[in-house]
Amino acid sequence: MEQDIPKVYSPEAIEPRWAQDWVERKLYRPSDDADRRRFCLVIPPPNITGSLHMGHMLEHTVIDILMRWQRMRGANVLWLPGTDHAAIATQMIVERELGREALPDLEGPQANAAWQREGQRRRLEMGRDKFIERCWKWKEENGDAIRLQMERLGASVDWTRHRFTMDPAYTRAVIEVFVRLYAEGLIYRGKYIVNWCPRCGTAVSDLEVVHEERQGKLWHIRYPFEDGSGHITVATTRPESMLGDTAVAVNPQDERYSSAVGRNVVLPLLDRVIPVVADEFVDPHFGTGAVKVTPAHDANDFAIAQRHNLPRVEVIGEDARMTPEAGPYRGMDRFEARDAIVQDLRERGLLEKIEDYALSVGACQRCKTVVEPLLSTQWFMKMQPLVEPAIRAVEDGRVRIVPDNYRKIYLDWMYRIHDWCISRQLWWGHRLPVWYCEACGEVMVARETPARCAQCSTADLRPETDTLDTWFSSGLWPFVTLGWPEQTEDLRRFYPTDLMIMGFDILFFWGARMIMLGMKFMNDVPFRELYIHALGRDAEKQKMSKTKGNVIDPLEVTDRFGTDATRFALAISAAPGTDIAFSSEKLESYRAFANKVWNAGRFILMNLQKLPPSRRENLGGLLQPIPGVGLEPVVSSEQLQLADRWIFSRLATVTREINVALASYRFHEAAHTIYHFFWHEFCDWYLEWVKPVITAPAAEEKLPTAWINLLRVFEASLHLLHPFMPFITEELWHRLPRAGAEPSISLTPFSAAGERVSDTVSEKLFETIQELVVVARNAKAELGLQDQKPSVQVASEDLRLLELFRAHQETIQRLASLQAMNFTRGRLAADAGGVRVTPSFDVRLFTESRIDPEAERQRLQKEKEKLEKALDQAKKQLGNEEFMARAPREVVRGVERRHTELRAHYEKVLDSLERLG
RNA sequence: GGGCGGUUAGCUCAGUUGGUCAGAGCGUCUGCCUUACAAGCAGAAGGUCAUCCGUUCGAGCCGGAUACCGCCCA
Repeated sequence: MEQDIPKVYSPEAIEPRWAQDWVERKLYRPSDDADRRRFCLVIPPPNITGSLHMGHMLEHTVIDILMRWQRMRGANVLWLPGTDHAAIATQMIVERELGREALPDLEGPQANAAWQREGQRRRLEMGRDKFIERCWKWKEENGDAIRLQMERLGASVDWTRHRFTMDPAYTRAVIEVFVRLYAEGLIYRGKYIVNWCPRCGTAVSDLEVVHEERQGKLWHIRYPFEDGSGHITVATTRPESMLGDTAVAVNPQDERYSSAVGRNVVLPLLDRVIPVVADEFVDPHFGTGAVKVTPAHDANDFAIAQRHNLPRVEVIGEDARMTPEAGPYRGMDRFEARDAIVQDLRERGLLEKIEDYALSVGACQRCKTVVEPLLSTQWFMKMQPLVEPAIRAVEDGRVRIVPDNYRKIYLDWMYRIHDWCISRQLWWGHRLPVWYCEACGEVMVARETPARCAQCSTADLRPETDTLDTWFSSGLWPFVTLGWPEQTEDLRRFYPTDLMIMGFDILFFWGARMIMLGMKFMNDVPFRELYIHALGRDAEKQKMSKTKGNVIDPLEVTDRFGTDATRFALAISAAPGTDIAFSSEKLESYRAFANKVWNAGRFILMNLQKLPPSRRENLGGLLQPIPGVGLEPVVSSEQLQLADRWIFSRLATVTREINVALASYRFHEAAHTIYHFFWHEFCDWYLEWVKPVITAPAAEEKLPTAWINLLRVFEASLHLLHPFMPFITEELWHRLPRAGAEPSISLTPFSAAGERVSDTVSEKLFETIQELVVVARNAKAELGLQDQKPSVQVASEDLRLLELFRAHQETIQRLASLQAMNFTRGRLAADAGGVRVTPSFDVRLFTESRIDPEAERQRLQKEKEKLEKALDQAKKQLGNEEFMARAPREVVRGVERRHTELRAHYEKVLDSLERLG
């Protein structure tokens, strides 16, 4: 035995080497060949703040499978990588780092919050330029983490085209887009209610607010009428905001309050006189049916105020503390103010009651602070004109969303879209290309810094300090990464891209916006298909989160089980629309599969080494598929012929199935197909079948055919497996004799077994032999003869069948571990055990040892019951006139055949039972 | 409140147009260190396809209702 192929597969010895090799040789740059079908996908750019988590691993696995598959099927593939500057996340991290430098001794759970606060303070102290410098430094030092991890995991991206959303060219494109949209009136500035995160100190968009059901209270507060004639009771979940009330509203249909409309009430605590108005928006069933109207702190109230011309009083500031407008409560935190106000109301007898109430609270997606709806001057993108082409593109299928139910979710969101708040009060990011004239107040939007005011010509200009929402820039990703606004060769060749793959969580954030902006600036869809992949869960199907501590680190998993096994576990679990539960059991079983592949290769290679060198040398040339025809078996000895035909036929089927599955993102199906083929057909049957020939001492003349067929099938299997398990297949492929001079299996054609090798006759014959072997093994096990080699008698009425068995007698005996076989025409009489029955043949085991009659009886009894049930069903169907008349002929014939077989089998079982006594 | 989805073996899930679809992997049980692989080999057990009603000659599959579970949006 050769010593240089270890018995147990060690991915760690192999994967890093190939990963490095692929990057160094720049294997995955598309060629300039314009004639080849192209396939392009731009990566969902990971954050520079991130490190690779299971979500990335899953996403990249799924993408890489498709990219490798496309490449091997002849496409000129571009998978374009890159990273996103992640404004809020980066700024938070750098601030925290500043805080930690200032307060190095802090520890414990409170430390982060303290660092964050201190860091924010220091940021303001050091100023914008210095802070941004720090961010860049941080990015240079840490921003490549994911890139390195991706390299290690073998993602077949073109690193030479790597992009970052704050590259100078990218920034120019962002400015270009802003300028054009502003010129068209699609970007505007205004004072509206926005979601304000007091911790981050910035506005955020609707999508960045996560709503959470929380147990709160509903406070019922009495607002006395100005004229002293009683009061109206309003119900609110936010009593602290009452200081900003400028009206009380009721539904115009609500008869309880019809007399109150038009009268004034006195706002408690501040004694402001405010009107009672009628507005359709008010839900008469909520609380008392009367609500307070706080235009500066509630989006709905803002709308009511507009309809009724109500003033807006801002009582909560950007720091979430009460403003001077809040009178005695000024300076208090919003939640302290709530307690104080409730206390004061109670003392004045104005608090009618407090109910428990479940309400939805909005929190900042990034830092979980409760967001404050604030009146604020921000920049917005008008959505209506942009959304229409993006809806049409999906409705008419120019962008196909898979799975289909996400199409509905996308459309539902698009139909109800609101304008997008795009400005952020952050420093790290793309600054808005806006200048204000200090003299005349003119607002200027320009590509270059203007020297003087376009209106009054003074030079006293103040640049906008806001930056753009990160999603503004990433929304441009599919065309800006390809060179837009320049009309580059890449842009011409690769836009629209062919596919986009993302998780559902960013369908609106990113997917929808890419479609809108792609339609707007390229006048075409950004991608033809959008596949939404599943999300990874832990073994208990819980969402992974740091707070729960159930995060599975893909690198740790990869170290333990190997990249290939991890990828395979992901792929075989990745049914469209189903979340993926991870478990080490699952990973273990696919590590076992990798080991199986390794050992199959090891077996082949070890025996190959035993061949005379002269034989080995010209083997490679014989493996080349015939151009235009594909892979075929060469004719070999009769014993092998059947197995060869069978495995090639199966190979053709499996290849087709994998192609179909991958074309429709059915990764689980494709993975399962190759798994089953490789292990339970190629290894369990084909390798076992040819084993004697392969291991026999080299007999010169019969070597080539057996070996050629084996090597052809094995290489084809590696091809099929390669997209799922790139490393182990690369390694084995390099050790095999092979035809071409390609530097990597990933650049060779996918399995080329064509329909020509489909051979249902051989498949059927082979299956019959398999059945005989299985029946014999089965009987042996049931009779407790597993460690013996009994002889068997095989009987059939079909002479051709007996002939088939006789021709493969040696192989059958070896596979079923039998001493000898004899063949009888006819059927076998049942006896006291040892006879097994199939529709086409019977088998009798000869044994010296006594058969346990009780066990045998039990087995037969069970079989009898099963058969009775099946027989009943068949009989019922055949007795049903309507079925006979209406069901298709093949179905009826199938049931009839089944009935006949069951009948015969059943009688044999009855017979055996009788003989047992 | 609006929208989308799920319920199939002990566990995790497949099951594409209704008729050999009742399946896989893991786990369990039995027997094997058979010279590629014990991360292996050979066998076995295990399910009223959530419930009810309907359509149909025929229903995990189509329609309706109910129960429970999940996700997204407001």
